[in-house]
Amino acid sequence: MARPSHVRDSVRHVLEEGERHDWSIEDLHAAVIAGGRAADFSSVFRAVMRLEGDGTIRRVNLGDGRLRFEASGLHHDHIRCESCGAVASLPECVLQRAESRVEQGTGFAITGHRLMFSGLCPNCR
Amino acid sequence: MARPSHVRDSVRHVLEEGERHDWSIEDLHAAVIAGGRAADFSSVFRAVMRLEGDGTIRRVNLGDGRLRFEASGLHHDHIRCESCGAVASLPECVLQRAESRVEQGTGFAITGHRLMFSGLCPNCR
DNA sequence: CGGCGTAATGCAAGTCGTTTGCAAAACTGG
DNA sequence: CCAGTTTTGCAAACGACTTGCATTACGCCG
Repeated sequence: MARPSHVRDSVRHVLEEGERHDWSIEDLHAAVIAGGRAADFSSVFRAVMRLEGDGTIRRVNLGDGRLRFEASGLHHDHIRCESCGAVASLPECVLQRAESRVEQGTGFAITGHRLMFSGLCPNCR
Repeated sequence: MARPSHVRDSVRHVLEEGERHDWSIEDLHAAVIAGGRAADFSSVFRAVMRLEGDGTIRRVNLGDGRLRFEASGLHHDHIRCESCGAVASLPECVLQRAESRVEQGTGFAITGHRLMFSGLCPNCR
């Protein structure tokens, strides 16, 4: 019997607003609290785990050893500015072609990928 | 006045042998010890940090939150079997074309990337 | 409306891998 | 052989993530 969970709702809400693709659990926790609702870090953690299980949100790998998430939806990869940390997203198509080539070359059946470019954003370069 | 460092040498040696692309520090520590030489975990840790700074070895992002390394040399990305954990490497060319397209599309100056495919290896599929 | 059973939460403590501080040991060049 | 580094080991600190447990809050059923 699913019961209302304001923590989970808040987290989902935060994730689904805006354009960020690099929410850490701590960020989410802060955002929820900034939104006026009390919540313990562990509750946010559990909410995130659950939403990830649901498929509502997705884990993003920034390569810093830290769990980061974004709302699900269209899949795309990211590029992050080494200087200011800005994260932008890329259209998926970058790897479309590559996957089949990799499958043929390696014999693996590909189920997914994580791609992260690093560079300098227009402002920082 | 660089002085001999058997720990660093052992670590480098382990990394440069064989084909592994996913050495965790713990793995390296174990390998060094298995090779018959005593070494503390922290010494291995420092050796790894230093070799990475040197550019002798490179950090590999497997997406499990864990530091992993491989010997430098030709750059290539990896594909990992979700079932047995086997890691194979890919020829760099997969992204060659993509980078310039991304640069044009985003305005970023690309300096690097981390790409990790996941899938099922020929044995497990 | 008054229990019941289960889900959600907060708090505190635990884990795990990574880092550091510090003093002892090992070299190297002079 | 001495002074001045480097390297090591050991133990403790850390940061981020996880869990255990008791409490609270609902939703449902009678």
